[in-house]
Amino acid sequence: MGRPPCCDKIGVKKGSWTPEEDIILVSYVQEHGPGNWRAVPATTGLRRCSKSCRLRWTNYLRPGIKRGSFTLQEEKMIIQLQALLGNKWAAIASYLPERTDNDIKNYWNTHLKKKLKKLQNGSIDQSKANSSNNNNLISSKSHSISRGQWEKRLQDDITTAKQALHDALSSENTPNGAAAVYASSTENIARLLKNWVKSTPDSAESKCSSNVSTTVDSVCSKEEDMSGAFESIFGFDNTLETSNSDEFSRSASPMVVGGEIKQEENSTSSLSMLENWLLDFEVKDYLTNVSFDEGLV
DNA sequence: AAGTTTCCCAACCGCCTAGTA
DNA sequence: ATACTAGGCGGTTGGGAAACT
Repeated sequence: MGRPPCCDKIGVKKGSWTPEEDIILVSYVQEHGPGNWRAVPATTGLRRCSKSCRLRWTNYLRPGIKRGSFTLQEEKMIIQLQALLGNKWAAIASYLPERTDNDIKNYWNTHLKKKLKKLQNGSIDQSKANSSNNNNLISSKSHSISRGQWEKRLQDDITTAKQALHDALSSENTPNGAAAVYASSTENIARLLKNWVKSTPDSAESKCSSNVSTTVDSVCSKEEDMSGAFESIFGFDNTLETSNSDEFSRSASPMVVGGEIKQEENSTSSLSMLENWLLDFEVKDYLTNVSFDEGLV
């Protein structure tokens, strides 16, 4: 006999999450901590598959998630990490703790792929033009080194990165030391609720279901200062440097690589090394040389 | 203004691995 | 050892928003 089934397929709701479902999920996690997703639908009455709950939490509601456009630095890191690791979005995301693997994957598929292709085509065109104009004069920086030299350099870079990764992941900092910041997810909910309220003039109050706790009901009735309300209700605090909840501390943007979970804070120095390597690396230089067969269509 | 196309991203699907009974 | 599920991951898709004609 194995484990009991995760959830009934019958009656499971699909599609977009409503703000009230989000509130239920957040309040559950606040109380029980993330994990044991199987218990979420049963405990909360949410008509969602446990998998869906986990996904909603990790990709949207989890504290510390940064939304909005990616910075140039983030772009560079993604490009380099993708070149190094391939489409290992979870691994890549572990180096951008404020971004989810889903976000990175989406950004790669919708922006970076095209961008890189353009860059690559641009450099090919450029080098074609240059070679035709200047005979054998090699004007492109990437062509100033021979293929052998480039391969050597790439190998060195990979070795450097592997070392940095190893250093980062084998950091001996105390596993139970300073807890990672458990930033607030209230701003996510608040933002969501604001939009929700905007789009539904017939008051958010009416949408608050009865299976949400009374504290949540009170939130629903107050449109102003949602963020503050959530903070006070759920006890999240952006400025928290430590957390009393071990569950929460453990779940706060963990570095998950190869099945191991490391606190990001513990790896700061080593990560900086990797980041520096990633950011110092000339993206264009790399792109003009690297094969796009892998990871790019 | 209306219709069509393209873009974007949240969520789902299916596979794999680890864990449990 | 076996059967089975939860959790995790990467690929894909549906639908709303934005841009274009």
